[in-house]
Amino acid sequence: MSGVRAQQKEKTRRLLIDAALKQLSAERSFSSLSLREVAKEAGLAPTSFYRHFSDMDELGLTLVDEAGLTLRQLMRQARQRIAKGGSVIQISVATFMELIESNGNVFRLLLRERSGTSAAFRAAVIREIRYFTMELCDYLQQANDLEGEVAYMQANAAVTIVFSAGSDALDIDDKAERDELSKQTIQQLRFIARGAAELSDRRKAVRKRK
Amino acid sequence: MSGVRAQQKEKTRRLLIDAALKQLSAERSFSSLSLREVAKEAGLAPTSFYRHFSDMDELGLTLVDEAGLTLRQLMRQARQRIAKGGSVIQISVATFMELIESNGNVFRLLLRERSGTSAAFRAAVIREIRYFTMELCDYLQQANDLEGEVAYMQANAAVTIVFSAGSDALDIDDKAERDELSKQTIQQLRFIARGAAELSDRRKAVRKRK
DNA sequence: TAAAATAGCGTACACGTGTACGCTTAAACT
DNA sequence: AGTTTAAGCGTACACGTGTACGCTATTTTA
Repeated sequence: MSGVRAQQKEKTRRLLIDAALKQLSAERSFSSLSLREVAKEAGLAPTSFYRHFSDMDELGLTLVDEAGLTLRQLMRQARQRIAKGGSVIQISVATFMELIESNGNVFRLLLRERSGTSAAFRAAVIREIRYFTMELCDYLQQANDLEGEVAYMQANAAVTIVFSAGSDALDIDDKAERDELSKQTIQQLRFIARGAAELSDRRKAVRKRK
Repeated sequence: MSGVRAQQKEKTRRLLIDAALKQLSAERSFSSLSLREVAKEAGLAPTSFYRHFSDMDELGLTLVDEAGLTLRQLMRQARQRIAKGGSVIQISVATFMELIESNGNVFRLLLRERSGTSAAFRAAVIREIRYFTMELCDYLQQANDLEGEVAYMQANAAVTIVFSAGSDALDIDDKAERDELSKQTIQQLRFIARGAAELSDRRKAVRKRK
C-alpha cells in the first residue's frame, strides 16, 4: 500500500503537464500542441501518454484547472496585501500584472480557451473566471455595502477590464508602457466603482422611501 | 483591357474567402482550417489556392480586414440610428448584439485572433479594434465635452465591455437571457460614463483654478 | 513465492497535410 | 496571326499525426 508505483505514476503525470505548460507561448496555443510533441518533451514514448490521459483534451482540462488554481492563489495573495493597507484597486491591478509577468503562459491559456474551439474548454475557463468574479462580488458587497445586483455588475465589469488589460500587457515589453497601462486600468476601475456606488445609493434611497 | 480574366480571378478569390468564412464556427477556428479544406469548399484543386494567396495566413489577414470593415459599417449604422434619437448607449449595445446574431462567425474570428497564435493576426485585429475605439473616443469627446485622455479611457473601457459581452452572447441561445445580458451591459456602460464624466469635470475644475 | 496488474516502449498503419512540378486551355498582348 | 501569360488541374512526395497491438520489466496482490 506504500504506492511506489502510484507515486511514480503521479510523477510522470506531472512531467506531462509541465511539458505541455512549457510548450505554451505567444506563438503556440494548446490546440496546436500535438500528443506526440508533449510526450516527447516529457521524455515519453507517444503511446505512453495514454497511460495518463485518454486525450489531449483531458490534459487540456487539467491545465485549465491548474490555471484556475493559480488565479485563486493570486486573489488570496492580493487580499493579504490589501489587509496591510493601501488602495484596493491599485493593489489588485499590481498583483494581477505581476501574475502576467511571471505566469504569462498560464494566463494566455485561459484567454485563448475562453473563446476557443472546444465547448468543454470554454465552459471550464468560464467557470474559473466566474469563481474569480464571485469572490470579488462578495468582497465588494460587504466592503462597500453595495446592493447585490449592483455589486455583481461591478465585479463583472472589473474582471472584464482587468483581464483585457492583462491580455494587452502580454504584448508589451516596455516597462514604462506597462505602467501606463496599469494606470489607465486603475482609472477605468475607478470609473466603474464610482458609477456602481451611485446606482447602489439610488436604489437604496428608493427602497427607504417605501 | 476589359479584364475578362481579372474579373474571373476576382470571382474565384471571393469564392475562397467565402469558403473560409463559411467554415468558421463555434467549433472551428481559422487556424484549424487547412488549405485543402478551403480549396475544396470553394470547388478548387488544392494547388489552385496559390494563384490567389501565397499562404493561409494571407487569406486570414484578408478575412480580418473584411471583419474590420463589417465592424465599421456597424458603427455607421449605429450612428444613423442615434441621429434619429434615443439613448446612445442603448442603441449601440442593441446594434452590436444584432451584429453578433447575424455575423457571429465574423465576430468570433476577431475574438479568437486577438489572442491568437500569429503576431500578424493579433496586430491586425488590434488595429481594427483601435479604429473602432478611436471613433468612439472622438464621438464621446465632442458629444459629452470630455477631456481628451478621459474620453479615451472611457472609449477603451466601453469597447472592452461590449466586446466581452458580445463574446458571452455568442454562447447564449435563449433570447431572454441575451436581453438580460444586454441590460447588464448597458448598466455597466453607464457606470463607466458616470465615472468618466466626473473625472473630466474634476480635471477641468483644477485647470480653471489656475 | 506464484500470479496478476500495469507503466512504458517500439513497431506499424492509415490518414491528412503543404507544396513542387508539369500540363492544359483560354485570355492578353504584340 | 503568332506568341506570351496565367488560372486551374492532377500527380506525387515527404512529413507529422493519432492510435492499435503486442512486448518487457517491475510492482502489487493473493
